[in-house]
Amino acid sequence: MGAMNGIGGVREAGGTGRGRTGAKAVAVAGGKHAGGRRPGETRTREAILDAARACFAERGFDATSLRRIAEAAGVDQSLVHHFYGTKESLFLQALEVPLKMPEVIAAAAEGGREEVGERMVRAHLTLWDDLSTRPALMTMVRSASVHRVAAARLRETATTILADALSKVVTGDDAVLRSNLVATQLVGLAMMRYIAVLEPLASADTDTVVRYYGPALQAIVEG
Amino acid sequence: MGAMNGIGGVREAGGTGRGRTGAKAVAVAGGKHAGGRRPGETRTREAILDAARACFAERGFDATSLRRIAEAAGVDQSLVHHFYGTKESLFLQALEVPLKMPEVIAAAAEGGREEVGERMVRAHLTLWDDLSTRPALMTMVRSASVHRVAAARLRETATTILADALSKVVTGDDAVLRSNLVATQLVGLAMMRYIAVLEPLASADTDTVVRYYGPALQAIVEG
DNA sequence: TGATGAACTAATCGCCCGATGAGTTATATA
DNA sequence: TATATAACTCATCGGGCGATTAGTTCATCA
Repeated sequence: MGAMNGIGGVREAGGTGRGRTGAKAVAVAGGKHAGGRRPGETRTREAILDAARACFAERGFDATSLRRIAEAAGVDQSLVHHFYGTKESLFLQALEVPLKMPEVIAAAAEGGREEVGERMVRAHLTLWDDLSTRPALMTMVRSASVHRVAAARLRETATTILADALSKVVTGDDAVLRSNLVATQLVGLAMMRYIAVLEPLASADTDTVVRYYGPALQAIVEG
Repeated sequence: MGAMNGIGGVREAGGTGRGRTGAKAVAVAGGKHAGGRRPGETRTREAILDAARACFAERGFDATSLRRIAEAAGVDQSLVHHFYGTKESLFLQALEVPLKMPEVIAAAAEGGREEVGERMVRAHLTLWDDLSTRPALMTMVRSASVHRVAAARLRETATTILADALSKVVTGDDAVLRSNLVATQLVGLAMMRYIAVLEPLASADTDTVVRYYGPALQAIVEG
C-alpha cells in the first residue's frame, strides 16, 4: 500500500539532494510548494483565515469555494480542512467580529442624547472603512440573506451591541423597537453604500453622509 | 394561482393506460407523470415561474437548484429549461417587479411634502405584505448581496422608481443623495423586518412601524 | 539523534449541479 | 385524417463542490 513513489518522481526530476536549502529544487517561483512542511516560521493558519474573510466578504458564503480560499492563501485545499474542519466552521470563524466593534459603538453612544445620531453614523462608517473590521462586517451582511448563521449574527449584533449601547439614550415607549429601527438604518446604509454601491451615496464622503443621515437616526432616538 | 399542479390526483389515479410496456410504468402514487404532454389546459409555465419566485425568495439564487424548483412545480427539471432556458434567465424573469410597485410608490409620494415619510413607509410595507409582490421583492433583496443582476435591479429600483417618485418632494442641496438615503432606509427596513427577522420589529404592526419610522424618512426629505 | 507530531500536498470519492438530447404524448392546424 | 408543433419525461454528461485519506517534509524535544 505504500510505495506509490512512482508518482513522486515527478517532483524531483534531478533526484539528488533536496536539502534544506532546497529552494532551488523545490517549487517554481511563486508556485506551490511540492509537499511537506515548509521551512521557517508559519503564519499559514492566519493567512487562510484572512483569505477566507476576504472571499466570503466579496462573494458570500455559497459562491465561495474552499478551493478558491486555498488558492488565495497560496495553499492546498485540504490544508483548509486540516486547520478549520468544515466550510461551515471556517465561516463561523470568519464571522467573528473584532472586539473593536462593541467598543467603538459604545463610545459613540456615550455622551448623552444630543447629536447621538451623528455620532452613531460616524462610528458605523468608521468601522466599515477600517480594513481590519470591514471583511467580517461585509461577510455578515452579505451572507445574512442566505445563511442562517450569518443572519443570526446580524440579529445578535443589532441587539447585543447596538441595543445595549443605546439603552441609556433610547428610552420611553417601545424602546427596544426603536433600537431595532436604529439598527435598521445602519444596516440599510451598509447595504446600499458598500454592497449595492448605490451612487452618489457610495462615493459621498463621510461628513456629508453623517450630516444628512445623522438627524434621521436622531429622530428615532428621540421618538 | 390556486390549483396549479393538478398532476396528482387526476392523472395518475386515472391511470391512463399508457400503452407500451406499461407494467410498473404507472408510477408510484403521487409520483410523476411518465412522459408526454398532459391532457387538458396547461398552466405549467406559470406554475414554474411561481415556484421559482418562491424558492429564490426563500433561499436566494445560489442555494436554489433547478431541481428544487421543478419539484416545487411538480414537474421534471428539464421542463424548466424548456420554458426558461438557463437558470440565469429564469432568475431574471422571477425578478421582474410587478407593475403595481411604481404606481404604489408614486402614489405615496404625491400629496406634498407633509407627512410624506409616513406615506412612503406605509406604501413600502403594503408592497412587502402583499403576496403578489413580496416574492419578487424578497428575491431582489435577498440575492442582491450575491448576484450582480439582483444588485443592479436593486439600484435601479432605488433610483428609477424611488428617486423619480420623490423628485418633486426632495429638493434642494444633494437631492439625489438624499433620495438615496430614503431608499437606504426602506431597504434597511425590508432587510431587518423580513429577512433577518429582527424582533420585535418583525412582529410589530404596520401602524407602529409607520409611526416611528416615518419621521425618520421625513427628516431626510426635509434635509 | 531518533521519535513524535504538526504542517503540507496529491489523489480521489461521491454528490449535486446545470445543461443537453432523445423519446413520448397531447393539441393545433389544414 | 395527416402533419406539425408544443408539452412533458428520462437518461446522461461533464464539472465543481466539500470532504477524506495517504504520504512527505519539517520542527521539537527527550
